[in-house]
Amino acid sequence: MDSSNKKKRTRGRLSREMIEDAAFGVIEREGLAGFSMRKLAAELGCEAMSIYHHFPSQAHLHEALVDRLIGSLEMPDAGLPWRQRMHIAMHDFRRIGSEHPAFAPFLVTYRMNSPTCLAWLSGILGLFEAGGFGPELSARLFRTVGYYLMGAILDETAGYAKGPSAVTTVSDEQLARDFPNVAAAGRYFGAAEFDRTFDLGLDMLLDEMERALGGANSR
Amino acid sequence: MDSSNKKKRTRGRLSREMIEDAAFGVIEREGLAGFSMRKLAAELGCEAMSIYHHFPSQAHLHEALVDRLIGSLEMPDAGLPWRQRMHIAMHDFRRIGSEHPAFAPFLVTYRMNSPTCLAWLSGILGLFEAGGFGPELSARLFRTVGYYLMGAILDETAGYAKGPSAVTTVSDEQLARDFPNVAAAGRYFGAAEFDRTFDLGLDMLLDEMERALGGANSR
DNA sequence: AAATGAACCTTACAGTGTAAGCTGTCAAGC
DNA sequence: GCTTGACAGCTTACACTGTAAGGTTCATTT
Repeated sequence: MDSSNKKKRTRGRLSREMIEDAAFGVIEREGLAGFSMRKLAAELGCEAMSIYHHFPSQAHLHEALVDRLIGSLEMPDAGLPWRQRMHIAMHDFRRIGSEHPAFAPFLVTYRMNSPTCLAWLSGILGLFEAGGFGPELSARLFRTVGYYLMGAILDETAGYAKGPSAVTTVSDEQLARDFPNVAAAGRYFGAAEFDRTFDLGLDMLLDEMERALGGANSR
Repeated sequence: MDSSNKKKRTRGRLSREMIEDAAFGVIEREGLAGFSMRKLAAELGCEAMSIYHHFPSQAHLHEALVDRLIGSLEMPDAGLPWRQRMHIAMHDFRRIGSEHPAFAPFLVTYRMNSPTCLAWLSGILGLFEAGGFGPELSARLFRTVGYYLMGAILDETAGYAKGPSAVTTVSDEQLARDFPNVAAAGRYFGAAEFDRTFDLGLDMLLDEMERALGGANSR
């Protein structure tokens, strides 16, 4: 009789993990600005308000996504040389950005104050300290590579290569005529060059750091 | 008589410039997310839709703000040495970010395709080329310092020093106990250290660039 | 069997960007 | 001086947002 086939009311269906998974999906499909609790609910086959039983607000959900990504990172093997460990750690972080391009701008704007994020931050500081840098230089150099890393992720996921954003866009002809050096540089701004360009700058910074280290404790 | 003192209907009151000025004010007061066409209209003493006679959409308005800021930049005096010019240009860009901290995250996420922005981009590429770098290296090194610059602006305007963003924030006691190196580094993460830290990283990059230059054309 | 409480849904509200159309005002042409 | 038309700003309306408040259903414990 009552044939309530309208909805399979399987209870306890939702979980934080399921919601997070779906949220990544919606964000990558609709973009960060196009994300909404209602779209997420549609993806999950539930109502928007059901999500609020697992996350008290959209902000909490978004922060949980950051925690999820940062929490998946592991510090590189302590047996490896300092420089290699730093190189790996930077590439690891960059990878979680490139794996979630639409979410990446949120990731780099986020202020890392959760235990998970602080643990990662602490680990990176530890890499510098293990490399021989004192507390002050470790802090400042963390900032330096951090700036570079965040800027790189931002460009690679939301920058020039994603196409024009400006309303008054210049055509290719205009570009070639008015700004020939920009037109020529465009060849090196594409996604195909991301890896090489990133490593170029990262190696420059790490070179300088090793130099500072060599000067400090003479090899 | 007719005492229409309700509203001074001065015609042609609004202008793009006035609207932009007011928009900067609203953004800095309410934050980028708290900005809305209605709040902007309230600031201007008009209705929201009136703004659409001067800017076809909010996106157009925001992009105009970027153009306004970038357009205010001038390339450093061509008589100065290469490195000094680059230093000045980086600090100039950083300054427009720090002068509009709430707007800065939009500035660094923005894809610069307007003539104004391309002119700036072209100028910076020109600085590298004038410094002796070829087209490819100029492009890649522009990216390198650009990554660093954007990341720095992001942190200085919206980062750690602005306080916790995470929902599950750790207390100072927890921080000191569980992540003592982060607690110690906090001393160097505050706004008071921004200038020193920024110059440290920038000088590292410029040192490396000069080194590459010296190797290429032997002094 | 009754009660409890978690999980989920329904409704509602204030706020958003902006499309469509209206109105009052000023400048130019007769 | 009068008309006309364009322009600048206003009004209304719509689809959409996050989420507060409260209702409903069901699994579990007693």
